[in-house]
Amino acid sequence: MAAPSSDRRRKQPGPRDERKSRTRRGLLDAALARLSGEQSFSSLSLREVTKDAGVVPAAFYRHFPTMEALGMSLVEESFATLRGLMREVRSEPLPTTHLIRQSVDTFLEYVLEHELHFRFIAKERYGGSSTMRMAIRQEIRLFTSELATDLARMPRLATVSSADLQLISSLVVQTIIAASELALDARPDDASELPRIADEAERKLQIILLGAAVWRSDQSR
Amino acid sequence: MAAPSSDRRRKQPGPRDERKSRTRRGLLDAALARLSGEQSFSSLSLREVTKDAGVVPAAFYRHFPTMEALGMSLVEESFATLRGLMREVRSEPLPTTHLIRQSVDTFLEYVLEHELHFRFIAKERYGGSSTMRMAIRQEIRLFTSELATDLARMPRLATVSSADLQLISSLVVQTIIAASELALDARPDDASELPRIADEAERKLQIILLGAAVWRSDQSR
DNA sequence: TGTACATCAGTGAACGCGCGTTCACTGATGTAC
DNA sequence: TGTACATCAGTGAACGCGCGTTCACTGATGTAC
Repeated sequence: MAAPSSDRRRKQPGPRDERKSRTRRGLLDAALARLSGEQSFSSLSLREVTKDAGVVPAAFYRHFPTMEALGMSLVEESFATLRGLMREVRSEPLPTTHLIRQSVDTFLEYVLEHELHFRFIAKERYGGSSTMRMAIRQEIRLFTSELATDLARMPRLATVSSADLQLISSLVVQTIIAASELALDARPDDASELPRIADEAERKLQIILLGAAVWRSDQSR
Repeated sequence: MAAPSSDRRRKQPGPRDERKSRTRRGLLDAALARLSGEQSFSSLSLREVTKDAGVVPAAFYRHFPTMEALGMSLVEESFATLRGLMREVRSEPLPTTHLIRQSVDTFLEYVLEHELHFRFIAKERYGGSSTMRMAIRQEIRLFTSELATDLARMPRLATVSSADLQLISSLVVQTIIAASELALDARPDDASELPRIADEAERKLQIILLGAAVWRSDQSR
């Protein structure tokens, strides 16, 4: 007698909802595909998106009130998926050897796997509307804070104050973001480019963590 | 008898050339002003630019073949002015005390002074056409190389290989660029924000240079 | 289960608008003699 | 110096086009009884 047809709470999605969310997905994907080229979000038109998604322009409004709202959805799902990765990585036992190398490789691999989302984020981080920029910055701040928590567990950094851990995390995040952006722009025909980018990022992180280990919070003034 | 009126080489500019370059300047400035808001270059229209510059749309073509060409001129002049600063800074005697603090302050001051140009660069660094992105990246590479040359003169970094100096410069440049971008987005009503940004950048650079001093080229493998 | 009605994702036509580009032009400035 | 011609930055009108948004609609799906 569970869930009769008159139940207020939703049963399975049903064909109508399914079609709706398929169209919604189509709009998001069409936008992502367009943005992987030379276009920026602010020059992307509603009509282009609906055309590529195979619906009439007016249908757009059944899913988003404005293009800006679609953009915010893209920001959201870009980082939702990234937070998923972070959770995954944390659940594994911490391998202390080659930790940096592994982290860099995992991250870059992930970025290339979600290439379209990250191309979008790279463009909109500074190029987007202020709403979008703020949303992206907030997500990166969150990511940085979580990294700081992880760094606090490293024995080498035990004596560093939490304010300075934030600083160090911010340096680390900034470095892997820069590496990601280089990776996305790497020419796909040159197979040596990606390892070189990963290698440089690894060395930069080593320098940062080396400096961080020497750094003492009270020396700042 | 120097420079008769029939001389092939140009004498003074003359009213025609003067007017022309004033209009050209007007077009560039109109574009910069538009781009300091929410718009990105790719969504900026030729008609908006000519309207703000006070000329008819068709007049645009007397100065630039396309909007892309105008964009490239903006990239060029943004960095020409920055190279000027670098040359200036180098001509002064190197003050060893508070060198980092001074460099950060000088740079941020400069960025805020040329706010419109740097807002433009921040947006187009990742958001622009590939031609524009490549041009900007090339300029930053140049800037990084010049910094590496300067760093080589620091006694603390005497034992570091030139490849690693490039790496360290890249970290430093990346850090001040990130700080500049934060500075440009700082809310002008909060006077405490700028010093905080400068302070954080200074500390980050200290960590990097600390790590760099400890770092030995041969330890990488 | 069968029927009558409600919902609502997607349609198709229409609107007024700003767009980039073209063209023949105007009239001030520059040049040749 | 004065005159006749050339140059060319900027004009103004016109073009066809894609834009965002509105609207009444259709017809498949969902719900009540």
